[in-house]
Amino acid sequence: MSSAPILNQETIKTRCTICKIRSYSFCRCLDEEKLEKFSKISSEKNYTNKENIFIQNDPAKHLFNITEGNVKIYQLLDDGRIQIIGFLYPGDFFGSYKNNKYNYSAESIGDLKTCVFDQKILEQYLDENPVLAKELLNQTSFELTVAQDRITVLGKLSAIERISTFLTNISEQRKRIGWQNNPISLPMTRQDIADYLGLTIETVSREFSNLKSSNLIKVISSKQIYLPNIDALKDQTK
Amino acid sequence: MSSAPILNQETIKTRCTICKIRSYSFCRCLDEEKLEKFSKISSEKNYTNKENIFIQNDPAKHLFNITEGNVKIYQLLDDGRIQIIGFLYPGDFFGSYKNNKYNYSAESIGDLKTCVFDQKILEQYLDENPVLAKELLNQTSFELTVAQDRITVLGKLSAIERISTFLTNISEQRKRIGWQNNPISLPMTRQDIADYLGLTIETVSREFSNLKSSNLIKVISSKQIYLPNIDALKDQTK
DNA sequence: AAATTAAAATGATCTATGTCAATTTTTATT
DNA sequence: AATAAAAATTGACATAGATCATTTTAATTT
Repeated sequence: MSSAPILNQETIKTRCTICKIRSYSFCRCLDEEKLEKFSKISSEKNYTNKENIFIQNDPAKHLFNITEGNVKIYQLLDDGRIQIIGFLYPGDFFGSYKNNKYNYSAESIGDLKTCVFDQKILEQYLDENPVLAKELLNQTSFELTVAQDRITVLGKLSAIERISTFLTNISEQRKRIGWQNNPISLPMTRQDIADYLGLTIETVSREFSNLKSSNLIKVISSKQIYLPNIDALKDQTK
Repeated sequence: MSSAPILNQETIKTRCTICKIRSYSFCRCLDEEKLEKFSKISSEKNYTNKENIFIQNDPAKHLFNITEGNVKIYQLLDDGRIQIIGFLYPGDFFGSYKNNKYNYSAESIGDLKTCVFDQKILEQYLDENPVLAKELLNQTSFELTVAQDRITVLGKLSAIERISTFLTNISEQRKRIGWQNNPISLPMTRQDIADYLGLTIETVSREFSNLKSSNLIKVISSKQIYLPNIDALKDQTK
């Protein structure tokens, strides 16, 4: 992570070949040769904090891939209630590669760099490169299992269980992509966590305090949480 | 629906060519020729009421496609709490085409007929028939949007809103596949509905009674519900 | 069709989490 | 560094929906 990647002078230095998150993104299935064309069907688009990337029910024209930063995707009800569907990290994709309209709204959390694909052009590319279609299928299947797990969290778990699950999940996800997983950093606000877990900000705050009293978390700063005993925290998860 | 399909005598009468639900199943993307081989990589498997089809965390060896009847897929917590992820209908697929273990358990509701695919063989077939991979990707993407919508239902809606959403969704889904959509039949029990909506059976029962008093539903029998005013019911949905 | 069993509905109470209000802490701005 | 603004925490109280108990209705079995 600290040293710049050594590039073979003969390889074409496209955005894709030097992309840091390619190894855990759907484009990892493409070889150097294919990557050259692939880099031409996408472009870079960056955002600052709290920018709308798109709104639910907008005509779905693009698929996005995060290369740096975080995104929250959410659904808004008529009366202003909000449900955050997910927090997304580098390597995650969002938007739509096929449907006619977006199923959620998307907003940047902090500075964000994305790779943007035009839906129609990407679909054409999929026809010519079935290996990418299969990889997208794999990733989408995985996303589906994540969403199904969240259905159980929201349908059956208590407040303390939801929060413990949230914290341990983040820790494990960081570990999986080789990032520091303890302490974990929470880029989102407490309100966002509440809207993600189907709770109120007050309940989230209270349960954080409870976990603090029972020494299951240590709040370094409100966005930096140390987990002194992950196994014990997992037990709270049920 | 009432008359049997007229078959060209020259076409090969495989299970697939005479399959009634093909037009709204992922195999609809295959032509007659491809269908011949495709029918050979699957087999028929039938179940009676309340049979386990597989259990969560079992090694995932198969993908199933419903040709007749209903399935419930669910997650079970250590302490016996259950969350029903979905009720599945003819044309829906479930199981796993790729992951190493099933993400949920599956059980038949009433008599059930399925089409079973071996995961490895299906994957090979996908490599040779990218059109099927794309179709599976489309369907999986759609499943993902359904799961995301359910996250919002469970995270943000009140009991009455959840039940109204449940009823109108069923009505709309039936309409989409050309079935009678009013009255709707509910193949599952009230307990199943509760476990699906993250509620208790008592709350479901009470809210059914409330909807009955306000003339938004008419309970013909406990499993046959007439919706006299679907628009007004949708208003309950928020 | 009686008897048995299972499913659904209803009533009385309890509780986890929401709501409203005030305070404290953190972050941003002048 | 002082001030303002935003985020997070804590307290007091309210309530939607859970829990426990009972009754009613429907579905099976004899």
